[in-house]
Amino acid sequence: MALHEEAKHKELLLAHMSAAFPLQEKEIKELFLLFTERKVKRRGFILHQGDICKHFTFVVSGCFKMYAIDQAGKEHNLEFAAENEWVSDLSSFYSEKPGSVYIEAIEPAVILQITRPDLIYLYANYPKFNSTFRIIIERKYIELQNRVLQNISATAEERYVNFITQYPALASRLPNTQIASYLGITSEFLSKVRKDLAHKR
Amino acid sequence: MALHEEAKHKELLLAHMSAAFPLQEKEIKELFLLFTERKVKRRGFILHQGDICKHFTFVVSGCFKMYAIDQAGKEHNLEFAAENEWVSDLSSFYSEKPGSVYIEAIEPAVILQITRPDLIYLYANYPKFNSTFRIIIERKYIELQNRVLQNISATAEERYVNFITQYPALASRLPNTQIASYLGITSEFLSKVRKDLAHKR
DNA sequence: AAATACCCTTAATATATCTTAAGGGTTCAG
DNA sequence: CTGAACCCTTAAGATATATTAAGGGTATTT
Repeated sequence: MALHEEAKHKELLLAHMSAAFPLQEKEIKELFLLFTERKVKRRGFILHQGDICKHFTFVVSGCFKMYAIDQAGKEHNLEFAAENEWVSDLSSFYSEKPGSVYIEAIEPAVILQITRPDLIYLYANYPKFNSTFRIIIERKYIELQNRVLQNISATAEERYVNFITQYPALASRLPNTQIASYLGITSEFLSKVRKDLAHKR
Repeated sequence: MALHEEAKHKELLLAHMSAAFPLQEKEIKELFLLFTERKVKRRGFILHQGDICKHFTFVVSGCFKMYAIDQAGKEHNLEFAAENEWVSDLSSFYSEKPGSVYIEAIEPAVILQITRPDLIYLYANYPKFNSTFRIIIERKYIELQNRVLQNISATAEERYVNFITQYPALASRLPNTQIASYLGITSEFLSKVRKDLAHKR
């Protein structure tokens, strides 16, 4: 039964990865072989500040936050990752040096992970995976660039409205404290923003 | 002579592209064939809002800014690109839909460009280019992520100090108005930040 | 089921940043 | 070479956002 579940999870990964460039049987076999399933409890960490990020992680279910902690001890959310999304500290993963971020489960989660050597093996032996992961990163890059534009040009209220519009599923399952940390404002101020928005309607 | 110059420029591109994955002769030949040189005057545009971004651009010399204009008519700098850097509206380039940004030369520039069909041809026929461009995007992604972290966690002063530390060459050749737009503050406030910093020393 | 930790809100006060206006310096285009 | 456009700075007043403190609600853990 556990094995059956795991097979279903890998089908999800496969569907996600074949969307842009369909995979051949041999590629699928390797994919299933090299990705390892792991369950993570709520508040469980898959990466600590100072660790070298050794895995590229696909989220099957549940939700993670990736964040940094500043000198004052405050958390700043860089990214959320829920079902069908990837999460990893790319900077540490590619440099193989200790990173500066945490990746923590906000909800109980199931993930599929591949190690750096195995990913490099895939890149080297099945060129298609280069394209596949290039596109994954490109999409994440475009998302990040939109976020930077918001950060430098929009008010907190605009950013909040944009967030709940762009990620309604996330917005409804995350506590506002976490959203505030992602938007770069305090949760008290987000409270005020929400009140003002409610009065506008 | 113009041809000799152009050959030198393509050598620069080659050096840049072979750094991570050295290229074979055939790959180099294709590279030189598919990249086209272009000169751009100061204030010349290589992309307008509403255009479909048809090229991936490598900057040989000079400097560009990529920016969006908001409803109030204000420019917001998403990115600078000087020698040895890439610039393109990835979102429009990959979706083949009209984009929302401008790319404009801040200084007279020389660039090398490849079109989307030619890049796809390279990807398909020389798998190594997938890796090369994957790494280019990964680096840009990591840079952007650091910028997002700054935006959501640091004061304007901290962001400014970080900018001139991280990009000293850019900082010294850009007007402060452009830097302010990149940092997401007004140029008047940047002026105050600089005065405060000067007094601290 | 109690205890604890977390979450959301409100409000008063403080700080960061913007807006507007103005003047002088520099660079650029005609 | 000269006017126009751009750039930098200053400062006063306005607005956006942070901080602190407090109370009540909800979920998690024991």
